[in-house]
Amino acid sequence: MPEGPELHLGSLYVNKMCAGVVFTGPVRKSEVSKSPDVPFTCEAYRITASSRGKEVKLTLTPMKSDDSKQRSKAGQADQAMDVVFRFGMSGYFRFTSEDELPKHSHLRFYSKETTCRVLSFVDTRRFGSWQANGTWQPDRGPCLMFEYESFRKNVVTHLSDRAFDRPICEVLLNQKYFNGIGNYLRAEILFRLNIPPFVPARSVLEGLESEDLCENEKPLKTEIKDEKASDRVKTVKEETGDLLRLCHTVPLEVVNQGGKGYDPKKEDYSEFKAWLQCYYVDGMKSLRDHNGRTMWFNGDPGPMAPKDLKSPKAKKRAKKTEDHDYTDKKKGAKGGSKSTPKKKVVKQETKTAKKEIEKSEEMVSPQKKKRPAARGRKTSSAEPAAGPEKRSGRVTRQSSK
DNA sequence: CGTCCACGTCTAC
DNA sequence: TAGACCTGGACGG
Repeated sequence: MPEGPELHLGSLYVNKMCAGVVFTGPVRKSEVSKSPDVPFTCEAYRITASSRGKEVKLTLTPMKSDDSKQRSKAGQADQAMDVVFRFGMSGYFRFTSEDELPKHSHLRFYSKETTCRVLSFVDTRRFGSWQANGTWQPDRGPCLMFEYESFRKNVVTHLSDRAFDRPICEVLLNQKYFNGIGNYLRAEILFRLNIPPFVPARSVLEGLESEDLCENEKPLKTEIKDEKASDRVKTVKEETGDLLRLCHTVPLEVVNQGGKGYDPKKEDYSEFKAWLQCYYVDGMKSLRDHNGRTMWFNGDPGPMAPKDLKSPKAKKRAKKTEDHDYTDKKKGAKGGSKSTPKKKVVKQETKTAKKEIEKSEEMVSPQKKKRPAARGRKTSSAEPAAGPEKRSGRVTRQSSK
């Protein structure tokens, strides 16, 4: 469940399901979990949740009781405790009866009811984590959904940070500035503005204002106050807004869908799937970025696109063939290394093998096969939410200059 | 059966 | 800039 919208929906879920519910006893952890214990025990407490970017905070609040005088009753909590969660790739909350505990329920809060129910932090892959007496992770920036103004300011005032030397698609995953953006959101956001993913981030962001011009003035035309040359640059997209604004509005679209956002196993995933315009959509292109994450996009990849094709696929293939070298016609054959300036074919054939191939071919959507049930092509949408070709060329958001 | 892929961090060479 | 950390679903043979 894990980008900003899913984390927030998770906090809404907890608040809804646990409203009025009294919890009791210790917080229990699964045997297999390596995350820290949550040393909280209380006769009667409540649970509320809030979210910030890609974190959720649960607040455990002891209830007042008559015998609060004997509060020191053997380690019973009398102070509230915050537990801060990160969801990794597969975390979510579920509130169930005790005998319906989900598989991979790794942290559990038990209700004080005749038929006990349990709030579980479920996390199949266990990449998620929690921290008792936790605080928002200090290195993460403001929430781009619910601290929009400070989010903007944080980006705009730090553009000299070397972090912005990277391609925009990679910077969008930097939680120090984009707390809440994940792999599907970066694809959707860049797609909507037609920004090539591998364009230098600073060139896309410089010139943007700390304040959102879109929000204050609808007419927006009243920006006459400052027409010094850079007119062109600051022409905000009337309809959509600039990149930073979309980092705010696009995640909110997912939140406003209700449901649970990205969760292929759920039935109501179809609505989310239909919402996606780019990520994993048939006909879109994809490339591994410099961190090995798949970037989905349409059109031009941009100047900083990885040249070297060091995909995991290539590695595996290398292993397999590393003994029978001459069988390696593989697929590199087609590319035709026309202008390879360096004939120096390094030993690591895997990495250099196809450094100069035509961009176009290797990056067309990799899997032609059927996709996982949950990810099928856009089903019966009469209007496939703006086809690729439909947009290409238009709205050319000249990134840099 | 095996390989590849997945919504994200982390820390170690 | 690799890997490590994990489980499980979809495919391919």
